[in-house]
Amino acid sequence: MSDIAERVGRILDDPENWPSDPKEAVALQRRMAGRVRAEPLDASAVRTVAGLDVSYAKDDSALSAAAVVLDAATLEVVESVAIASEVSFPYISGLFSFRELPPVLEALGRLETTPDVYLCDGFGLAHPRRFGVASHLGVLLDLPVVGSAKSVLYGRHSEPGRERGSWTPMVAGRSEVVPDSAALAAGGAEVIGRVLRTRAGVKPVYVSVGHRVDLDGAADLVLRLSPKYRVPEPVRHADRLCGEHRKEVLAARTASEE
DNA sequence: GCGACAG
DNA sequence: ATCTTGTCGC
Repeated sequence: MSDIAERVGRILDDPENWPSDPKEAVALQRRMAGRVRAEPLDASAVRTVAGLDVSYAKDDSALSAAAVVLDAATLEVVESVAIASEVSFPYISGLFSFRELPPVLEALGRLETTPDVYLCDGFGLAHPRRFGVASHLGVLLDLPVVGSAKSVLYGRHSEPGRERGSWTPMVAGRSEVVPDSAALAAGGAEVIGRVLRTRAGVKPVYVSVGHRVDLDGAADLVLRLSPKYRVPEPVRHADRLCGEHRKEVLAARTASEE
């Protein structure tokens, strides 16, 4: 059993980690948010990156989760796992991680290798209580995690330039007012993430610190991992894999029922 | 009260 | 997120 499998097992088995009531979940977020650390990540030490995602059934409670490990230099798939499970928490915006992390951790536990960095399809600090799924996973594992989301949950920002690599900051607060560059320079605003254009002329992605990386490092990594498509490669692979896996599980179940 | 709301 | 066919553009 790999090192990460043991840690994942302890996390999943501790009922303190998995409240069933949204009220308790919010309280847990408030307690754990203080443990998030934004710090430089040694990019030269990053050999492998894991992309994580979950695919849900429309009516059913069935779901599949995937973890795909890529070589950070070549972007080739090193290892991938997919597991089937069931929904254990409702989808509530802001409490997304309580729904998504149990199956994600199950998948991580089946990995032979221990990735150096993890990429979540969602936010880290760019969250109303600064504790999105990427921060939640990072604190539970105490490993580097980056958040890369496809739409905004919280915060305000202006639009980045249309060329690949251009970006604007995401600032805490409700999303009507565009952040003021003078206020940013004066350090008066809390920067919680970055709107990053990974493909020219295509809707940007929203990057934030999960845990044990800083925002520059997180954005550099996401851009490196998105040489061709909008969504970073590890997450693209995980998205495709868990979608296929869920359909295979459904097909197998349907076949055995007749 | 109103609007917003990751996947 | 999921359910879905064709269609516009490089």
